Order: sequence, then structure tokens, then C-alpha cells
Amino acid sequence: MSSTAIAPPKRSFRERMHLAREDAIVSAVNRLLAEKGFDAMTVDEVAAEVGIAKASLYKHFPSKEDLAAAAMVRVMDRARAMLDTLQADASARPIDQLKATARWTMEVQLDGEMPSLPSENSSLRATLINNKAYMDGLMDVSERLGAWITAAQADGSLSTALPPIAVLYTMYARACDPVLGFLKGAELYTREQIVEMVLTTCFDGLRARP
Amino acid sequence: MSSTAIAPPKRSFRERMHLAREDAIVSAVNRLLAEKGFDAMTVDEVAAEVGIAKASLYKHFPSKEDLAAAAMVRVMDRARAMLDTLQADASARPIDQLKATARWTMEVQLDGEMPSLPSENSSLRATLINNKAYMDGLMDVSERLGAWITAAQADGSLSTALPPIAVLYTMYARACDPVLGFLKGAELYTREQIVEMVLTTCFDGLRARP
DNA sequence: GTCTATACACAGATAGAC
DNA sequence: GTCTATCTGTGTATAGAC
Repeated sequence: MSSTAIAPPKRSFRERMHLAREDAIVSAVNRLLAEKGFDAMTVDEVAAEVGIAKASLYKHFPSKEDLAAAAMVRVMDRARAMLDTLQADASARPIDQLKATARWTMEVQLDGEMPSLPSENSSLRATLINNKAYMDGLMDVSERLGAWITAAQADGSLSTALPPIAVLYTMYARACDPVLGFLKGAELYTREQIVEMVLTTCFDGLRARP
Repeated sequence: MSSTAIAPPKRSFRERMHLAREDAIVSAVNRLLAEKGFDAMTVDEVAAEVGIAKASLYKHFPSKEDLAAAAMVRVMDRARAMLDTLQADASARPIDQLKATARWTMEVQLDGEMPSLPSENSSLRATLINNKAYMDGLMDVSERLGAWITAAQADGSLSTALPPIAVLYTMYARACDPVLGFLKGAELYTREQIVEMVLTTCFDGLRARP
């Protein structure tokens, strides 16, 4: 957990209460973003779920966009903590690290904890880009995945037909792959089967392997 | 074009004008749905783009949801026409038919003509499910793709690790794959390169092939 | 069927008392 | 910082004249 390793020392009671409240807010936002997406989520719902008045929310976060950004920062921190534990196993092959990462994102999504944001909303984009914590986290994750991607291409386990950036984008896209939701809604397969199928689709492709 | 082959004969001048107007409306809706998605699209924008008053729009379509449904019916008709021409070549292998279909959906998306709807909006879902033209088109497309999928699995070209329904869902999901938009925004590759990369990712997978 | 004008609802954000 | 009450903008949908 390198991101939280620089442990902040003492905090006053009020400070801890404040942070706990904000944590509850971000949890509610995260859940609602995963369930309905940014546009369909309303600030009233967030306030109702947390159990405080809407005006109080705005004392903590200046806008709906900043609420979403806080949720994104948190998933990014969760992702970095997950990458930390993966990197602890130095003997693992890069391709398996990538696969484990993809599996993790799919499980987060199936747990209803993967916030989904529209890629076109400009005010939201602006807020995210101006959020240093989010951008730093995104850069960190991208660099770590990028290192695995180039290493996996070098050792011959990852296709060299694709530039690393295309692989990276594909990893991000699969973190919100709607196929998971489709298969979950079909109620034909277990959660483990669904993850396995989508992982296979992603890494082995639709075409038969010899 | 089997869907339009049962040609209705004469139409009065007023009828033709009416249909042309509705076609212009659906074109505008289709473009705006592709550009901003259902939630961000406003009926005012549609009216402005068509060049008529908003109230006139509501004489043609009773709700925003029905506007989106009309656009979906049209892409479904376009897809069926494309499938017709593909099926005309009886010598083609099923796996290549599937690949050609995926390529077509990606090109439609890159042309900014692939409407994107939220999968969670319930009022929109209800409208779509109650729209016979849409549901018939969806069923037709699904059955035709399903036939190719089972055939391709039978001849050994498509992976048998995945149930046909998972392959079908994957095809639908890739029709709106955000990776296309990511790569287009990166401005590093040509349109043809982007299509080729995403097609490769989909059919060959990220892992290297021997 | 097309228009202008407007009703209606709802969501983001704020005022001001405590 | 929390609350109730309110402002303000915007978006869907409609009324009613022509």
C-alpha cells in the first residue's frame, strides 16, 4: 500500500469524524455511480443514502462533478493497492499480472463497485483533469500497466501486433465491459464462469486457438 | 435488402413529404445519439438540427424515447441490409462473416453513426421492448449471427470455450467499444489501423499466438 | 402540421437560521 | 457543519392560434 504508507500521525476527534463522513459520502457516490451512471445519479439520492441534507453535501464537495471525481480517486487508490500486492510477487510473469489485473476490475464491476462515467461529458472531464489526485493515480496505474505490457511483449507472451497504448486502452475499456452485465442479467452462469468467459474473450480472443 | 423488399407501391405527395421529414428527424437523432448519447441529447437540439419547431417533432414522435427507438430501428435495418449482402456470398466461411460484421459495426461507429443508449434507463428500455419493429430487427440479427456462431464453432474456427450467447453479447458490446474512440482521440493511427487493431484484439485476443 | 408561448417537473446549487 | 426552504436553470411535453 505505497499510496497510504506515508502515514499521517494524530488526528483530532472532529477531524476523524469529518473524514468518516466524507468516506460515507464517497461510498454512496461510488455505489450509485456503479448502479446508474453519472447522468442518472442525483445529488438528492446521494444525500438520502448518506442520511444528511443536500446542503451539507455541498459543504464537503463543491459540485456533483467533484463528488464523482472523489469516487474515481478512491477506485484508483484501490487499484494501486491491488497492484502493490501483485507486484509483491516478483516471480509472476507479466502476462499473468495483466490477467490478474483484468480479473480484479471485472470482479469490482460484478460487485457493483465500478463507477461508470460518460466519456463525453465535458464539465466532468474538466473536473477530472484538474484533479491532481485523480490524474496522479491514473498516471501511476498507466505506467505500471505499461511496464507489464512491454515486458510481456518482450518475453513473447503478449501479442506484438498491438502497440502498448492499444493494449492499455483495451484494459481500461474491459474494466467497464457491458458484457459482464449482459451475462449477469441472463442468469445462466455463475459469477466465476462469467469472469472466466470474459477473461478468455479478452486474452485468447474469439477465434479458436490451435 | 429483404426488409424493404416488400415495396409499398404509390404514395401521395403529402405522404412522401411526411416520410422525408421523418427521415430527416431520424437522421438528426441518430447523429446526436452517436455524438452525445441519449441522456445528453436534448429534444431542442434535434428540433434545431432538423430546422423545425419542437412541438412539430412531437407530432411525429410522442416522446424522446420514441425518437431514440426510431433511430435504433434504422440502424437495425442498416445492419440487416449489410447481413443480406454478406449472406449473398455463400462460399464465405462463417468466421469471416462474423469478422466482416464486426468490422462494419466499427466503421459505423467511427463514422459517428452508431447511436449509444444507456443500458440502465428503464423508461427507454420499456419503449424499446414495446417497439415491435425494433424487437423484430434485433431478433433477426441475433438469429443470423447465432447461426454463423454455431457454424463457426462446428467447423473449428471459433473458440468452443465460449457459449454462443457469450459470443453474441461480445459482438454487440464491441459495436460500441470505447477503445475506438480512445484511439481516434489519440490521433496516432489511421482509421484503417484502428479498425484492424480492435478487430485483432477481439478475434485474436491480447495473448500472443504461436 | 407548423408555429409561439407556456406549463410542469426536476435537479443542481445556495441563503440564512441555528 | 447541519438543517429547511428556496432560487435558478433547463428539459420534456403541451396548449392553442393559424
